[in-house]
Amino acid sequence: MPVERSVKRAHSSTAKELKSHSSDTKKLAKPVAVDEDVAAAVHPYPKSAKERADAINRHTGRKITPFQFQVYDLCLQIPEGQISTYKHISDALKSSSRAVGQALKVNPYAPLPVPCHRVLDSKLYIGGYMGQWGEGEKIDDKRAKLYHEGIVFDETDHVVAKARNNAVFTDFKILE
DNA sequence: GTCATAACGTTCT
DNA sequence: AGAACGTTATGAC
Repeated sequence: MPVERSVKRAHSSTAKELKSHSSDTKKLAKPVAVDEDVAAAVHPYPKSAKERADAINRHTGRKITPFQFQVYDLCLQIPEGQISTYKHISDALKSSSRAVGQALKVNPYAPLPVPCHRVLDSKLYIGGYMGQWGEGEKIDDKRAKLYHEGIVFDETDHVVAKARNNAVFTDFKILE
């Protein structure tokens, strides 16, 4: 279900999609594109220390710090259809929630591969997105993205009570 | 529930 | 050294 939505959004830019169109005119194979495929087509995410050493943030023009990569690495683990919080990430990193927020604010890999729109504040208030906090066009975008992933907000922009139990992702793997 | 405020870690002047 | 930040905990109403 979520997979099909991903495919539709990435329709014009996903290699697998294009290939299946050109080589399979009659019956279309089942779509297989998922987050990672779309992500690779949008913003390549450096994995090795070597690549990261001189990675530049295309928004700020500055070098992406090791801490920022730690935050992005964890954010990367939040599956579609789930959410997490600044606090959960900072706990896993033994850092602070503000530091995490500051790193996410300048996330150059948004919305994919690093889905920072899935990170909310500790009370599951919608929080911020792309430098905005609380409300604005960017927040509307964040809410819409999450809605498409099955996360619904109430009139005060908190995640609806029904979803609170099973949607919060906390099982971060600490790499290093 | 609201509001004020101190404390937090990281990053930039 | 000081300020800014997509935060949080606490305490007072």
